[in-house]
Amino acid sequence: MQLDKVTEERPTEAKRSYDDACGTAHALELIGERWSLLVLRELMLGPRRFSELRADLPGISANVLSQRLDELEARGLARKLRLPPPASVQVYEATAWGLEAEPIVQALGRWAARSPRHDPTLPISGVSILLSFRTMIDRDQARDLDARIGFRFGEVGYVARLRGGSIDVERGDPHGCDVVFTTAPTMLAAVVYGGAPLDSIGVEGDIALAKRFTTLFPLPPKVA
Amino acid sequence: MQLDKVTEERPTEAKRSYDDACGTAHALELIGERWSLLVLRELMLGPRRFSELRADLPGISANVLSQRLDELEARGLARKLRLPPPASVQVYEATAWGLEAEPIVQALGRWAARSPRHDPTLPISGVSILLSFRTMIDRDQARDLDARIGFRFGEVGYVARLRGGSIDVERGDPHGCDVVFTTAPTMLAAVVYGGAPLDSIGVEGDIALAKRFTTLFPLPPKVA
DNA sequence: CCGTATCCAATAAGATACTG
DNA sequence: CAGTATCTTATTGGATACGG
Repeated sequence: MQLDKVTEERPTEAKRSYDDACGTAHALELIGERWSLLVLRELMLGPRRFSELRADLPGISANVLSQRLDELEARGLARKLRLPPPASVQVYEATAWGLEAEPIVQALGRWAARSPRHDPTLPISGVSILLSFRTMIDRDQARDLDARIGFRFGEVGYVARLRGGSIDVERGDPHGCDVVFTTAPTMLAAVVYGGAPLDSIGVEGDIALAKRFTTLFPLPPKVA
Repeated sequence: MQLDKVTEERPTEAKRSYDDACGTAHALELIGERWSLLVLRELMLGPRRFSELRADLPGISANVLSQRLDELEARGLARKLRLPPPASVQVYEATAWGLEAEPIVQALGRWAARSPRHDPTLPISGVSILLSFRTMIDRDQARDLDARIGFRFGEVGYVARLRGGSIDVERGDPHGCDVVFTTAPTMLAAVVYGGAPLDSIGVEGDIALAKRFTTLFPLPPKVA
């Protein structure tokens, strides 16, 4: 009698709900699935292609990434778009509301930085480390700096504008910045957060500024 | 040849890792499983018993709650303790670091409040609504208030101290507060966030203050 | 090459019954 | 009450095959 395995199509998105009016619970229904928030994080500094996302989210499988992107789109946090010719490639872009999730990413990152079992030697994506700079910057120490810091992570470049104690980042050609770091993101993390020597990565431009920049991101004390 | 289904015991907690140095990813390894953060949320205003947690997390099953509590404990976010006699009951309490996750809960809640598909009529726990007050208070409108607001949610009481535009909450007997609300949390939410009339819930004390209190928590505009 | 779709094995979550 | 034990269902991940 257990025949007719009815395939039980959920009409729309009934899903597993927390059945809780609490905003936190609702947020978890929007971005609480495994990988969701990390996919959204990767969109925080501009549109990305499927293969870039896959490369920067080590361990995600193609079908899960595909599903997460569909969900983000259905929930209004991202959209799929095709760049105009001659590029004509498909990219995924965060919506304005999706970008507003950055404080969530920051709160999580700031909190977890105190974890005794955090392993900072694992690989890190370019977007992650740049967002971590926005999170961890010591505003008092940075307040009097006004500079443009460039990053070349393989093919992609970013320009960070440091001013008034905070940092804005966008994708772009770092040519002409006051300092340009050329490195894999994980090496840059080793320098900024792990105390590795500055000359283990590529630096052009104002070396004194580069040195100062790498000291602007103090880690909080560990819990245990 | 695929015999020997070795039962592959993971020695300790190898688990599914994101393999990512990003603090956000690590945070998700600590509190990213389903229910984890909501369990921690329920501990934010003081120790709770297993059955209270189960009652305030509608839909969680005993085995999952049990597992989540064990994980929170193993990760240093909560601890299990036995109250001294004559109570002698077992309760779960957040650690100091666990309590530091409140900004995460707030960032999620504030962000999700803009969601077009948020349903504020669902049930809500006492802890949730009190935390939402801490999140959503309009500091400018509240700055000149100094008052003690009491809440009776069934058996349990809370006292909120409103001062300097922010709110502190602790468990305790609301007797003697300037206002005391006696209601189910979900009804209180209907009044504060849903515009239901104040007289749909129990109010004792300074009624004008009560009215003013219920207007201190404006919701942000919806996204769509 | 850029994704999608499908299949399968491994885990996690949910429901329910049961024990000290 | 405070969980365990057991069973069922759902989700995830990995491999691979397919369509544009």
